[in-house]
Amino acid sequence: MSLREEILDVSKELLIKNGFGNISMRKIAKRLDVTATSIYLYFKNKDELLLSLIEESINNLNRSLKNSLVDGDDPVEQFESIINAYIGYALNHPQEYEIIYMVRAEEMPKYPKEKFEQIRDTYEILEKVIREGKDKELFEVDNPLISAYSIWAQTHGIVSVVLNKRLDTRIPTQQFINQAVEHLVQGFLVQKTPA
Amino acid sequence: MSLREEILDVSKELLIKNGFGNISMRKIAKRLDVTATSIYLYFKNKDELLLSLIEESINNLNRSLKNSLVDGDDPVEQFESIINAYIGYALNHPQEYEIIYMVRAEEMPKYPKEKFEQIRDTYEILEKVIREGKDKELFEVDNPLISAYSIWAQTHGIVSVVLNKRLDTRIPTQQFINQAVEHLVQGFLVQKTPA
Amino acid sequence: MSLREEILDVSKELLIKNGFGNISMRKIAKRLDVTATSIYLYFKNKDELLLSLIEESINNLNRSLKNSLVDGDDPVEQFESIINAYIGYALNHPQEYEIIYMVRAEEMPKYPKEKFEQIRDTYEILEKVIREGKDKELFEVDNPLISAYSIWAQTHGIVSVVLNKRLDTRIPTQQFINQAVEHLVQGFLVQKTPA
Amino acid sequence: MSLREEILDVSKELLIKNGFGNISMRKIAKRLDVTATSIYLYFKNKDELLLSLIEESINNLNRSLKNSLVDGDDPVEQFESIINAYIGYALNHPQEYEIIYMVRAEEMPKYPKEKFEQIRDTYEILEKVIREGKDKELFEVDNPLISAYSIWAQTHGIVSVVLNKRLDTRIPTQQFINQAVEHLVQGFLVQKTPA
DNA sequence: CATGAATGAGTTTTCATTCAT
DNA sequence: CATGAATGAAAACTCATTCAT
Repeated sequence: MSLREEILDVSKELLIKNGFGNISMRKIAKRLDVTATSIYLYFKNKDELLLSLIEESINNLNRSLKNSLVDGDDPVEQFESIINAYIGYALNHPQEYEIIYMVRAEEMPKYPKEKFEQIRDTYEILEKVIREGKDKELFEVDNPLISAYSIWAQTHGIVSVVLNKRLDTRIPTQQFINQAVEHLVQGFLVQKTPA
Repeated sequence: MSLREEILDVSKELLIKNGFGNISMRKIAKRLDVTATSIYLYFKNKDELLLSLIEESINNLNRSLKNSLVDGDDPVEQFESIINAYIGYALNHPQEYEIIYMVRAEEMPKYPKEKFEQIRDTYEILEKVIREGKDKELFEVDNPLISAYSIWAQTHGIVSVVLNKRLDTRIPTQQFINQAVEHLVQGFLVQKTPA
Repeated sequence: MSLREEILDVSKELLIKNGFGNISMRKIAKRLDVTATSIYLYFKNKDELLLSLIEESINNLNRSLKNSLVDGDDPVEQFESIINAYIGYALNHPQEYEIIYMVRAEEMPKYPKEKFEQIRDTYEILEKVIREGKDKELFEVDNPLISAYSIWAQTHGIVSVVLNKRLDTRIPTQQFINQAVEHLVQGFLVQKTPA
Repeated sequence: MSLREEILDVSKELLIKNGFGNISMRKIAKRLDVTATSIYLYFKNKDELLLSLIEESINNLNRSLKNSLVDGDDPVEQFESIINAYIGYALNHPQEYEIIYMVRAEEMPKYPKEKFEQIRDTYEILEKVIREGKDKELFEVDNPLISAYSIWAQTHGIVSVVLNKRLDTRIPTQQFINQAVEHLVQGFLVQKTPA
């Protein structure tokens, strides 16, 4: 692994462990047993380093979601599959997920808007699935784009609660996720009238 | 307004604008045209200041939610009312709302657990409503406690997206909220079988 | 007890516990549950407070030594008695003793020389006893004044070691003192030639 | 001279001049015309700097005493030689000597015990000499270890008085030292019975 | 007699960054 | 490709002291 990659890795780790405010070039350097100066060989400054971090994380998430798309023509299945993939990614790569969503625009003022727009890829995937489901009268949605955002928002909420450990200790995580996803999906389905 | 209150106010503002890592006693002081030392007359140290901030915010949210509870015996109405109150509070007091959820365990290690537990009041209100709805066979829920958390999580997700301005610029905020809440509520209702 | 006395008392305590560098008006005030400002009602400033402290301590030591002087005409007895009184005072009032001797001129630049001269009273007492012993050919000393200082210096050394806890843990304090004093006294006596 | 050494030197100077409480990283830096930050390149923090100072001083004293040991088999001569070496070192290196004994447990709580134990080397040298003298019936001592400590204590007292300038101005320093040492030694010798 | 509010200078320490090598 | 030495700005916090009340 190149030093550049090592720097990104350690940064990721420190960022999550200590938060945005407590990451420092020196700490990164010390962890890698190099001088802080060396970091500047690979990144122009701290902002650029953090930027690379976010960019990389977003790309990983997008790639992961695209790969998760099951073949097949059942939009409901695809719907559930994509939500689970999203949650799965977030829980399996909490660091990267947090980097993407914990970044507050104000804390990273130099972060160019275009980068964030990359995340939109995800909604488009979602939107397509919803549109298909709507056409087949499986989903009861008004506006697929808004719905895509709604789904994403609700899913993000579920993930946040888990990642931030705000869950009541009496509740098993997995059970919470299952139920929450069930409710979430239910909210978009056409009410099946019993025979 | 007393200096103590002014300090809390400015802190709130700076906290939101700059994030947890970039708030500093000096900046707070400079904004108020007092010396940093003066802050220590009202707060033992930075942690205590932030603590007061969070505590105050949580109390305000709780109070606001309790006040929102409509009288009446329709659990569905109460359900919607509470969600809307929550969202309303968050959007009307974005600073305080963010303060409550910005706190990451790692960044505020000295934050006493009991304070966080205060937020649980909210779930209990929610849980009670759900339990009633379940008894009246209006809500299709398995476990009211988990459902309460699920609702809260999803609502938080909706709010987050709006507050963090991650919404597609093509989507009007209010419309997004309406639709999202509709889906959210729908996900918990018993499917009404047509006559 | 008046507040002035209470201030002196607490100062004494803090001075010993924390050393000269770590004593502060605020700490004194907090300990007494008064505002720091109140101290200024009794002492012009910090230096004057410390000054009063030293002055008081020196007076106490002098008074104590004078009281210890046994009546009688045996200079050797008086010699031993005065040394023991000195050590006794130091060990029983370690705070005051340390204040007197741990004060380094440099740390208390505003301390007027005259105050320190007050300690000379002690030597004069000692000198008188030695002179008497010399006249009776009991003490083998050259210059009573120098000898007085020598005795005082050596006694101070003994006390220092004990107070600063630099004694080997295997050595019982009392036994150390007894032996040291014995050697000390022995060094000044005329060698008795056996019959 | 390296900056590290320069820092130690200036620190020594300031420590003596201003005492433990009034030494500051900034003052050290200013004296050397470097920024305070630079000190941290050589010492982890203030405590480590002071520690290095003490350690270095103790080592120097020990080395100096060991070198002073005259060859030969006369314990009395060796006894006097070691005391004079001790006093000589203290008067020639007053800064370092004071540093060693200035340290009060309370002011340097982080000071590792092992460092202090290094001073014990000195006593052991002394103890050995005394034991030999006792065997040859030259010294009238009960317990060589206690006697070693007693000698050291008394010598320290003599040195203290001189270094702290507490000597009566009428007394010439050298004469005081000579007489005091004479008395000190006398106190440990077997009383020679005339033929 | 005592306080409460405030200050300005001081403290140690950490940070991102630069520059010569 | 990497370092070692250094800096200037900023951080949190403490201190002695003043002043109006």
